[in-house]
Amino acid sequence: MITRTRTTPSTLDQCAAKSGVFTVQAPLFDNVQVGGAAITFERNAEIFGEGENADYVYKVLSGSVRAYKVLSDGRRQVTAFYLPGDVFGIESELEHSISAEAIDRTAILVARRSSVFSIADSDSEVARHLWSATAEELRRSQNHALLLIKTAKERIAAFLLDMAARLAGKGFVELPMSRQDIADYLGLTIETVSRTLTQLSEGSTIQLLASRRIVLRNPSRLNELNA
Amino acid sequence: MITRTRTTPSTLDQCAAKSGVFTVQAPLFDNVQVGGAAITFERNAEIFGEGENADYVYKVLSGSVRAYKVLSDGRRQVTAFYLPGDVFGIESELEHSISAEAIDRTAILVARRSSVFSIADSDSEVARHLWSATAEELRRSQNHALLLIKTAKERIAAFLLDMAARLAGKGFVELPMSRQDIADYLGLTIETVSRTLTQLSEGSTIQLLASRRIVLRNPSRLNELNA
DNA sequence: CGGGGTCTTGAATATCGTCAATCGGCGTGG
DNA sequence: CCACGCCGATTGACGATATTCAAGACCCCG
Repeated sequence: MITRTRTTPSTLDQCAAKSGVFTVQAPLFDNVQVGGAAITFERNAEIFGEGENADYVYKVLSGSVRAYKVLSDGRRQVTAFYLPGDVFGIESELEHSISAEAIDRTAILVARRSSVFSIADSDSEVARHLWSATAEELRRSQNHALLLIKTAKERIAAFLLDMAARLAGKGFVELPMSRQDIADYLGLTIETVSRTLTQLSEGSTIQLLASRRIVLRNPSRLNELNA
Repeated sequence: MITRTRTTPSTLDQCAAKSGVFTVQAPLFDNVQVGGAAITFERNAEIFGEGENADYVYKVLSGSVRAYKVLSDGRRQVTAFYLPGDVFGIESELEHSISAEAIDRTAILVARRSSVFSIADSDSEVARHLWSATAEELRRSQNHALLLIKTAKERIAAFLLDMAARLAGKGFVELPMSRQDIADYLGLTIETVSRTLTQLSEGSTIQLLASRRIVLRNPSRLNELNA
């Protein structure tokens, strides 16, 4: 265990400074308009770190993001994957309680926290949106915890179904993340993830076109596994 | 596994109807005043169930509450324990996503969801409170997920430290919940919980005065275990 | 064609779960 | 007051699932 890659963190402020700074109007929370700027993060680039000031909120335009926490000994828990359309990084406290990195090259819309907050103060509609976004994250987190008490096969099944629903590709699911990311999300090791996928493949529940390209041959069987 | 006790659910509406209905003014969210009525729940009584309408929000006055989700085969995940002072049951959606039961005889302050919402619509201060309560739950849930990737000993250590901090008794911790509740919270079996406690006791990290009455002899050692 | 990272596979081990028996506290009733 | 019975907790022996350690395969990119 513990062969985690640490990458050069490129602070957001640097990027923001270079990018024309928040003059673009774009939809951030559903159809509510707040200021924002699009920024591109390279593969494995840090978007924000645990403990940093939560000065911005984010929305994935393209690519994908992993959010995670690390224990002192290096064990990592991936708390969520964010895909195009997903909003993340909203905090009610000053500091981020988790870290976020781009999984692959990722375009992200960034808005000042203070802008969003001041709008929310006068517009209860926006305040409600802000809150329901957090509540939705809470639900996801609770379901994630529910995942972590299941067997390896059940966790993988749930993961595949979730990804299939969110990535809705053309006949197959194209996973952006590595086995290590999946393992850390599911609370397993990469070996167990790999073995379980092989096993599902041998039972022709799924088909592995490539390691990250998967066909769900029998989704209902996955659903049964989903307990 | 699966010897879960199901108890007769006493719906809140019955209780509320009997109790004079929300004319009492009392602090619910910090120092914000909203309507509320105190209701007592017996040991193992259901406060609300997953899927039920989330028409009320709750605050523990005395006693203790477990919130949980169940899988189709009966495995139960306890998502949180609520102790005196804790607010719970806030939902942004119409329905509760989890269930809640009184662990022992528990007095609870109940407020109409609609009252709280309508206040929040006009008072951005209250809206902010509502949101930060949800955000705090989210943090707890994420830390809970972090627990579930640790070893049995680490989970128990973290649990004991958390309870000690929240229950702050006189030299010892008096746990309101059963081993089954603890096991379902930590994603372990009662046997493993019991064995681990015995183990910690043998190393004189803790002392078991009674099965639910525990002295933390060496909290710093527990902290080290906390990874 | 080569090399590095990612992924898969195998064998041995460890941790936790399962099954089962016993203990212990507590309330009830004889 | 003590005995009984019940429920929760503990303990033991065994087994299963996931981890660890190790080797090798695959694949993309230079």
